[in-house]
Amino acid sequence: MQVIINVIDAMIEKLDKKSDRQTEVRQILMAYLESRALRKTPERFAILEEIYSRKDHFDVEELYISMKNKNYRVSRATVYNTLDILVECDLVTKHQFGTQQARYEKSFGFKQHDHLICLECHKVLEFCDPRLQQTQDMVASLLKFNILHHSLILYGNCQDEHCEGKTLVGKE
Amino acid sequence: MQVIINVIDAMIEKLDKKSDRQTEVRQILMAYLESRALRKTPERFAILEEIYSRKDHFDVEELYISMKNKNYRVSRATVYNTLDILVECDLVTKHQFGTQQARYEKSFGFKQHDHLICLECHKVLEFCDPRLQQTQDMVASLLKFNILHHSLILYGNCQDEHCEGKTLVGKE
DNA sequence: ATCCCTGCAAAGGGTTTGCAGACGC
DNA sequence: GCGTCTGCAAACCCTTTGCAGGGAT
Repeated sequence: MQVIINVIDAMIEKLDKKSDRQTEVRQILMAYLESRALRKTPERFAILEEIYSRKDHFDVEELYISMKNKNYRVSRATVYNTLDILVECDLVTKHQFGTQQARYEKSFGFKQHDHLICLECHKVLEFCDPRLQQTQDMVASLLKFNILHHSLILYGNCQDEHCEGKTLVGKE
Repeated sequence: MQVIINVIDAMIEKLDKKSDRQTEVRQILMAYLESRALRKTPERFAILEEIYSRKDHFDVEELYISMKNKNYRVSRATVYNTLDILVECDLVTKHQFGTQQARYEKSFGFKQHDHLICLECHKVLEFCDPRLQQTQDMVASLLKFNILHHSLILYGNCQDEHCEGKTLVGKE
């Protein structure tokens, strides 16, 4: 019986945490919009919420479709517009993984990381390496640059038995 | 007088070296085409030569235009096709510098390096850091990946007095 | 009431594709 | 001569833009 209670407590805590984060990013966006005298439209908050309820990486079309599927009417133009704003206020990160279309990911409250992409199955993994910071610092002072952000992508083949399957396309 | 001769010798050596490299990359392409039973068309060699006579980075349109300007008739389709082949045989490297269009650079006989881009003037600088190799090795063994290549781009602002000038667009 | 933001659809820009003719093999 | 490669232009895909109506302030 105690076990069940513990499980339920854990679930509640998880839900709270999730909703905490949703509240937190909402407030960050709110503050950003105010500071720039931009309007707090429902679309902007709905898109933010959708992004923070998703896992991992997504592209514009995936985000657009998943909102459509929830019967939330947004236009692609608004999705693009809102993503620009979210990238500006650091709530979302934009990536160019070597394909034509940009991919995005939520970035508030997640630790900074880089990406590893399988050229066969297009799976995207993440990793961290503090050495990169040293590289950045060195290059910044050597070449007199003020470095704002970076993109490091490693390309290769994973040793996943389910890989090789080029049937999986554009998934992560 | 001796000075002049020295200068001329140096120029000749330089020319020889340059032509050596042209010959060398030509032979690499030749071998690659043979190995894949692809045809040795004049367009392919002309594009290779143009690339190795250029400095730094370029995009498809720049390459296409510079060949046009030399009265060499090629189509964009052939430029794209040939670039794919040159990337496959490692004579050329393809980059996605965060913009829509791909940029390329010759890669045979040049040491491996990464890039630093000024967000204001779009200048592209290069740097090397052996630490990256360590990162790659670590990630490869940790995540069981066979890493084939990577892309590291640092974005920031240069402290060039000529920067800020957003008049310069897409230049390096 | 203002005028920014949205939705829609058309335009834009880079890349890919289809096809007929050319040419390497 | 066969089959691939080229040149041209149209198609494609993602993204941006223009415009009229709607809603935040």
